[in-house]
Amino acid sequence: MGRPPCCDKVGIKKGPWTPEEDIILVSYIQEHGPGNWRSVPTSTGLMRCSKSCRLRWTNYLRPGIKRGNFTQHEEGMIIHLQALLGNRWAAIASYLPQRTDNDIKNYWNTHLKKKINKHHIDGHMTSSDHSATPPRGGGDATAEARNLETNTVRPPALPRFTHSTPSTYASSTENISRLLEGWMRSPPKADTTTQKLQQQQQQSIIFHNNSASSNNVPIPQEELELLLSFENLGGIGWEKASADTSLHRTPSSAIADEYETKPQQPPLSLLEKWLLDEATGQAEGLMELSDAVF
DNA sequence: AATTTTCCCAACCGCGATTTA
DNA sequence: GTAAATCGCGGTTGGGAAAAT
Repeated sequence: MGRPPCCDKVGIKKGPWTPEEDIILVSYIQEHGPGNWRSVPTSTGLMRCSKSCRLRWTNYLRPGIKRGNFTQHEEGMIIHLQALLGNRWAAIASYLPQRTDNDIKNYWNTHLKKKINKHHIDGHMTSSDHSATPPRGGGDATAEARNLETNTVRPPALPRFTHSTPSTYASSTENISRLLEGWMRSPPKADTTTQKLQQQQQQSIIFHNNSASSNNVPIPQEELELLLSFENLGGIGWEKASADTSLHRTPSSAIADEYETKPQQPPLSLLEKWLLDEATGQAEGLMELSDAVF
């Protein structure tokens, strides 16, 4: 026989999470670590399915998540990774450990897609050289660009481009940080392996930023500080990022193969090198043009 | 000031991959 | 090997907030 069911379908609560539920979930994860989601509802008494618990944690409660405005560097990364990988948000998110795949997906759908469309349309109207240098990595990127062009009708220029802070609980970063504050002070013990991995990852990210700075991309200091501020969490915040490296599978892509064959290396694959060394310049070009929209 | 429209994002849904008995 | 369940991902939607009328 198969595995036992994770939770009853009857009596499952849906909709926005309450502060109480968040506390219960964070408390449980603080004690047991993320994972084994099927046992979360039964162990905690939460009337949520395991799936909902996992989603709430990974998309909102997980430490190290940065919310609010995306930096130009982040935008550039997203634009190019999307062109390269398509809508593989989890893979894209693994390059932006502070952002969730859901956040990136939302940001792409609500902002970047429009920007790129605008860029393409303007490009057609003014000149035809916007296709100058196709991204490395094959035809997927151009195909993706074509899809973008044909799929969407550009909406009117957006009058507001502000990341407002909704008053609802679920959107209150302040509430969450307060909620988590207590847990930060008594982190679970991390074994030495985890710590080593953590150090590698942090170094990799610092290197990441330094590389970016060499391309005249400003290092977002707050990002660095945020990263370091969660160093005592036993790597919880990094699990997704490190685990997701296994998702960088594009069987037809030599770049992805290169990445896949070195899962334990500090994550600086050909793809990353490309992104850091060259793509930022292209991204800036894209954004400079599209910034006019806003 | 009241109503309507537009936009954003947290959460849900469905599906394929993976795991487990 | 197979069936049944979980896990993780991408697509979609509903409710609330902001902007427009």
